[in-house]
Amino acid sequence: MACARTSLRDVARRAGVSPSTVSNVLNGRLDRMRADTSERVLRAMRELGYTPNQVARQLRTGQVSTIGLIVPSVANPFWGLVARGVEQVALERDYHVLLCNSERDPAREAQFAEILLNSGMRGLIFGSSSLSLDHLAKAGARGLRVVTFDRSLADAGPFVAGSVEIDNVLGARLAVSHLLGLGHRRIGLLSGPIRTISRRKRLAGYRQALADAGVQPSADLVWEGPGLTTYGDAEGAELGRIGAHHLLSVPARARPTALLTINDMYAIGACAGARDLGLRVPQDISVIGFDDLPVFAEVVTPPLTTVRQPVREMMRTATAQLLARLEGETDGSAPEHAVVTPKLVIRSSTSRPSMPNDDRAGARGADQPDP
Amino acid sequence: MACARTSLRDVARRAGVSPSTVSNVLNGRLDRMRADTSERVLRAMRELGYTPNQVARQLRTGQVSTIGLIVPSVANPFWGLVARGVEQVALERDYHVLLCNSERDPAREAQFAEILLNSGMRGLIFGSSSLSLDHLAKAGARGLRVVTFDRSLADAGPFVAGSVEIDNVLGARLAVSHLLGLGHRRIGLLSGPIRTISRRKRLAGYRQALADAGVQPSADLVWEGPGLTTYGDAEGAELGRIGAHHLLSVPARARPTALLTINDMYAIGACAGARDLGLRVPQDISVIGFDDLPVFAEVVTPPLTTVRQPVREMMRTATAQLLARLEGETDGSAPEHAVVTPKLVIRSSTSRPSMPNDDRAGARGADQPDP
DNA sequence: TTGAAAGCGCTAACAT
DNA sequence: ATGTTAGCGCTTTCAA
Repeated sequence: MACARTSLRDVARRAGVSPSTVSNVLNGRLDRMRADTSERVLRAMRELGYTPNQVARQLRTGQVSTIGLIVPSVANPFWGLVARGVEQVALERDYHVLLCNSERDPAREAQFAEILLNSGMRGLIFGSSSLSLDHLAKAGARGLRVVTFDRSLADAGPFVAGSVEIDNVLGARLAVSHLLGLGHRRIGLLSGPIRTISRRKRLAGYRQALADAGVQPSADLVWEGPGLTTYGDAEGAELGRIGAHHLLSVPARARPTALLTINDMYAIGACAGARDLGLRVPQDISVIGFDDLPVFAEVVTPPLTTVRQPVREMMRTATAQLLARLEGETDGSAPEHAVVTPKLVIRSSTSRPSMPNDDRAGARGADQPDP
Repeated sequence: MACARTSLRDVARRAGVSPSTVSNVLNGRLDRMRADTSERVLRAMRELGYTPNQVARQLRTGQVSTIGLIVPSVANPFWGLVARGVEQVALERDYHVLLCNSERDPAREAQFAEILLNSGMRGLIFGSSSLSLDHLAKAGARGLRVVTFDRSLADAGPFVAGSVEIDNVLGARLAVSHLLGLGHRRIGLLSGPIRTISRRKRLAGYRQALADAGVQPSADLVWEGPGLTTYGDAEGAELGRIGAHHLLSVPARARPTALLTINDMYAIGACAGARDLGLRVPQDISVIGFDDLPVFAEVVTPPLTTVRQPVREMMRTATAQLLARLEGETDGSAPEHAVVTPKLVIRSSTSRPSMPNDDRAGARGADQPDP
């Protein structure tokens, strides 16, 4: 139970030098002393099992080597992956990551930002793509630097140090084009609350692709789930299931033959929902996800056709941007904005519709009988 | 870009009082002053937008209200859930959580422990159930308190403040008994490296259940996957798939009719592996998981029969134990050891074997033709 | 090449 | 009821 930490002074005493010399050793300024001096100090440190007190160092220097990461929901493996990506880069550069799970609550996000600041941290990676960044502005004014995710720099405050975004519009277009190419015409969109920038963009991409193909959009084919309860995004799959029930429990003639879901969790849920109704994926209904959750998307039944987000690379970039700013490497320069291009990964949850459902698609074959 | 933090002295000056008075206000010792004094101080704080510097406070008090959480792999949603459980309780009590992703590397775990200590933290929740705790002993000797997971108190050092464990032996027995009850006799076990206490216990439970039923164990039916590569536990599903290939690519007579997997990720992978071989779950092969990952286990095809771990409750308990110890509420008392009872959740990935495969099971019906 | 001294922002005896 | 003072462990001028 002993807690008597050995301090820098103890080391100094033992090595017969002054505290400042020990400090110099600690900070690698070995050129300022004779070799045998630093050796003596090093030995004293070893003998005493000395490790510097970071808190004291932080107080003195005002620098903390921890960054914050706010994610909307740790329960969604996507954000677990994000956390890992961030942590990896951070660790390489001797930073640590304080994980903040906001459950998409702006009040909590603002509070986290204050806490980070008060704990000496200077940087934050903000995983939510909440419509506005206003709730972080106060912390921003106090010096917090933030790198955003899935958000353009257009509305960025001066505190935004960078941004990483996937082209969500393109991603959705890719997905819908694929479905159109297979012959689908009644294509649904299944989502939770469309209250984030990324979701809005995916919706926009969905609409654009439809419009470009001259397909009449129908509000009945878009299902926007309700806000979250206590379980956050893990409910994605549950909402997907519920949404599928809504969208698919209609007469076959009006039923969509394909569904684009807002992410893979929803896609998995949607597949379950379709099965609940006796519909087979992809024979009776095609489902396409978004994210390409490693392993899951591949291993689920059927393996998911989905739009890949290269999470690792994205978070690598985001973290690098933040650390660069914190260490002044990019001082004064405009914030970077990295846009990555999504890629469609075709697996087995999509196929041609069993019955062409559009006047213009009469020529296509019907592989499967209508159930 | 301004960063001139207002300090306690500024507030004191503005309120026309001494720093100690401000400190007293900050720490709720309002009884030590007249009401109007505290009011003046409070107003000054508000006007200045003052927020206390936690780093300074930490240096002075030696108390940091952050705890560490070491998990083997953030990429497995199970650990995301754990993180959330811990964070929830921590937040309620004004603590924060520093997430440390060890990828099961003991060196990294030891390093994390040192870092926590050097950053003033005093407590750690240790999610790995690595065979030994030795690598944490040094940090323990320096005052770090740790609450362990899936580990009895038997080998616990004096630094262990508590422990939460699910009865893993029972969990595996429950699973195997269920399979035996359905008429299975060739029951396989599918796992990654059995190098953790929890996995060893599940293996033991599997063996016990078999032995109790008088079923001859066979080493050929236990598949222990290789160590991890870069992707950590997310590979669970991949390993599960590979393992299923190994265990099931044998003549039908020797093939297991049921598989217990070490966790749900493996189960999902095993289902995929079975399908790769043209085997249907559960008609041709029953699969049973462990964890009952919320949503996933339910939404996957087929919905997983699995052993439930009540993660939320377990982490709630673990966190409470740790905070109690850190705040001296339980000083001197023996560490608590909470053992929770697993529960079998029967869904659709298990059924009676299509062909009884044991002399003693001749009476059972064969629902399905042999493929 | 090394040391002395001041101080980061806060807290807690100990005065008054 | 309030103020004075002396640090927590470190870094950093500045001086020797």
